[in-house]
Amino acid sequence: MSETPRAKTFVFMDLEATGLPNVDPEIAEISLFAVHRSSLENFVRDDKGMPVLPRVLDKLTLCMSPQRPFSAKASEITGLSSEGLARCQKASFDGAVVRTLQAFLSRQEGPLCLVAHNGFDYDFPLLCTELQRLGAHLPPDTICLDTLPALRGLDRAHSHGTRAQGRKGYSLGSLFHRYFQLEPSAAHSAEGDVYTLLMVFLHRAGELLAWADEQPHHWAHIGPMYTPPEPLSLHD
DNA sequence: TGCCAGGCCCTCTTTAGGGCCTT
Repeated sequence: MSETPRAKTFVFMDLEATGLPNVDPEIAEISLFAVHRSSLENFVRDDKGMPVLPRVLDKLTLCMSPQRPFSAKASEITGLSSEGLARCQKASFDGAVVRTLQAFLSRQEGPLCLVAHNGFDYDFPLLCTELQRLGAHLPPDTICLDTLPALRGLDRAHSHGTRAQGRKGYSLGSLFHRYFQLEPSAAHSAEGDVYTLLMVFLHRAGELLAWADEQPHHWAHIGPMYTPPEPLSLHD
């Protein structure tokens, strides 16, 4: 019997931020789709084979103004900019964001499993950094699933003994195209990418649920991407 | 001037190199 209870709600997430880890990025947009395990176990497909989005789905998407500038590339691909966010009077990733996030998560049956693509190397450490800066925490029994190594691992196990034909792409867009022969819509909006992630997950739902159950990664073991700079002193 | 992620995976590998993946 596993010591870790199976997650009851899967929270699919994506972050848009000011850049890649080499610039110590800050979050500019976060999107979460919370889906109960029962919906993932019992989803249906339409007549074209596309998974039908679960009818019962909680969504949260928030934009916020980072305190440091966007890299040119990040601004280009996300369509977000410091000026645009400031014009809309968006506050930074602050206590209000944390309380909203915690309230959203508290509505879901736990334990929770956060799901992100390349989450171990990007989304989870970056979210951890922002939460740590504010002294905030997620529920202690939260686990997390990174669909990038999970899908690579599943495919490797599937093709064991046979030579895989060529090197497959495992970007979120590549997976969506491979599974559905379609281009993902609204790439690099946080909500668009979470939708793409959820569709990719549903296509392999049985295997990915088993993966999450059999090798849970605890949120408590996620470390920050970097140490945030000290808050500005009142004395300059 | 030079600094400017990092863990994983594949292969023309293992005494290594290079590309992927996230913005």
